[in-house]
Amino acid sequence: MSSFAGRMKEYPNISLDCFDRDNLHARAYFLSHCHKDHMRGIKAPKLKRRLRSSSRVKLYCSPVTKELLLSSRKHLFWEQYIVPLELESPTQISLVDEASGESEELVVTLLPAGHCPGSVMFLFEGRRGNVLYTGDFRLALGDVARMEHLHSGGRVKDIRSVYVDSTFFDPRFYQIPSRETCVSAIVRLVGDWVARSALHVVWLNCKAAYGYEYLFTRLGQEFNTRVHVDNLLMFRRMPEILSYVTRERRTQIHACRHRKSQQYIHGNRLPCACGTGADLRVLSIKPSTMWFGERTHAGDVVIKSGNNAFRACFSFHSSYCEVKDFLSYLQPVQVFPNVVPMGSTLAEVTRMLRMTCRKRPRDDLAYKPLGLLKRRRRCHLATLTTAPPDADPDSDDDLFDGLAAALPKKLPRTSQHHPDEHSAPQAAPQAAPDATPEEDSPWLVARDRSNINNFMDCTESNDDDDSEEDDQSDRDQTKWLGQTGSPCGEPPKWEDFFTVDSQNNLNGQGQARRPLSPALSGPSSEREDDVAAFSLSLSASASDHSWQKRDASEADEPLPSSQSSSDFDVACTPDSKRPTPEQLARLYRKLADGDDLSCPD
DNA sequence: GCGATCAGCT
DNA sequence: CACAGCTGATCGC
Repeated sequence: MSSFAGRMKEYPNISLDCFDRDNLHARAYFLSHCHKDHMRGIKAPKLKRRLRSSSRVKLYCSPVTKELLLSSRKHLFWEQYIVPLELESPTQISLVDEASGESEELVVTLLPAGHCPGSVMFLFEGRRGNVLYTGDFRLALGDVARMEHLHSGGRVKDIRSVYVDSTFFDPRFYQIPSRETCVSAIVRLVGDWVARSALHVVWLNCKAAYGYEYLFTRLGQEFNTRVHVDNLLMFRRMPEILSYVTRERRTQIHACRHRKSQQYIHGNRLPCACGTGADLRVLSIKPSTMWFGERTHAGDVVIKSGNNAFRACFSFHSSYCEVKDFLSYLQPVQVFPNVVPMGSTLAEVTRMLRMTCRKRPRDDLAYKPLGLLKRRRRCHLATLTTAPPDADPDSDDDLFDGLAAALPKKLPRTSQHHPDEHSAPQAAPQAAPDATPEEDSPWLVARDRSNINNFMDCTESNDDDDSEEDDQSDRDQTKWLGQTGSPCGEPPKWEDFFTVDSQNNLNGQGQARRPLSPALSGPSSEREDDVAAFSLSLSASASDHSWQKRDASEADEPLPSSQSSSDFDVACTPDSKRPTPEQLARLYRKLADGDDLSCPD
């Protein structure tokens, strides 16, 4: 259950997945998906009053989430305030303070989250850096490397903060079988049962939430039937789902519910009571999350829990390993948990997450000091004109996106750091000084050795390696070598397909993109199916709001700094030059000494 | 009467 | 066991 309070420290003028208290004053709202724990306060009278008194505040979400939200009459008042955004289509929005007229520009991109229909992650790019809010997500290993909008100029974007779904970020949930593995097992179980006779029916004991539709559609396809559910209204604009569910009770597969479902099943009756003749044979399947700390159990995706009753593994959230993969790939400067896993504490999960963070300044951002030259030039101009309204003279965050956050403000002169080569940035002091060595983690104490081995497999990347690693490729190689033999799968090299990908035009219509590398898609194209199921296109597209999208006519407007490439290929200040290794070494020496960097040599 | 919150349950 | 959410009790406004 999400405990995210709604606001990110980088962009406090917007609120996500939370609509009460301080969030009432947000300049814009974002809803990642339609689960109740992400909709706190969304129909409160206070919020309604706030919306009525505003002419500008909007709610941004995916088209599917819009449909699901408006399928409830209680939420119909939102209709005039919702702006559906297509997936993978960067959109510039203005956050206007209606009292002062002050405005802040932000580019938001929706990325598929694989959690439930319509679920997305939000990537924000603005003056305060690139920030990713994941909402809830289930992404498989390697999925993050396929997300084009998390890359720029052939590299991962410089991500300042990730607000991450940490529901299962706990070594107890080290690995959860893939969605395809779980669904295939359920399909086999159902198939064996319904083939026995027409009176053999299956009851899927699903909780009341969106997220099982993927299972329903798959079963419908496999057995050429429809699944009996309680309500079709929410899917009325989603033919991809609607064609596999029904209100007709005469089907062999049911996902209907009743307050006394359990008693019904024991009496061989279905919750919809169509089996009152007691001649039905009901097989109960309860989707639930299981965990597999030991690989020898990894095949157990279905377990018998009683007479004609099974539990089947089914998770809406990424496993520990998948979250670790996700964060290790992005290497954010900071990461914050949206959820405190059961039995853990905020401090513990935060410390665990920090181990995945960037441990040193990114090499490809090493030339960022040139940003200083640009800034300095602007400051000179400012003495002649006026300072830009958004300039924050006290903040040097945007001078050294990665560095400033990673380094103490003033380093002691006793620093051991004496860079003398081009490799200087790599020797810069380590970030996250309070990150505890993993051996100290309380998680490890209570685990048996086999779990610890798995755990260490997945956490040792990027540590204890001071060798030259000049590019992204090397970084990834290191990470995956650390996972050799782990159930995390084979190491993908995202460059292999990203170059291909960069030649594909993004259609911007929220369609699932095909996997770009056969090596990554897996034998069953799991990813493709998942994304197709979760990013359903709707007839009501965002075309009504196409005015929001950047187009060619805007191309000559300056992009926020975070929108430009993370590479050094950003447009340079006129007359500026790439620094020589010697100049760079001097710069870093001054940085390490805590000297004023605003005076170029 | 309504909303917020919590315990209990599935 | 663990995913989300319903129901009912209680309290405050």
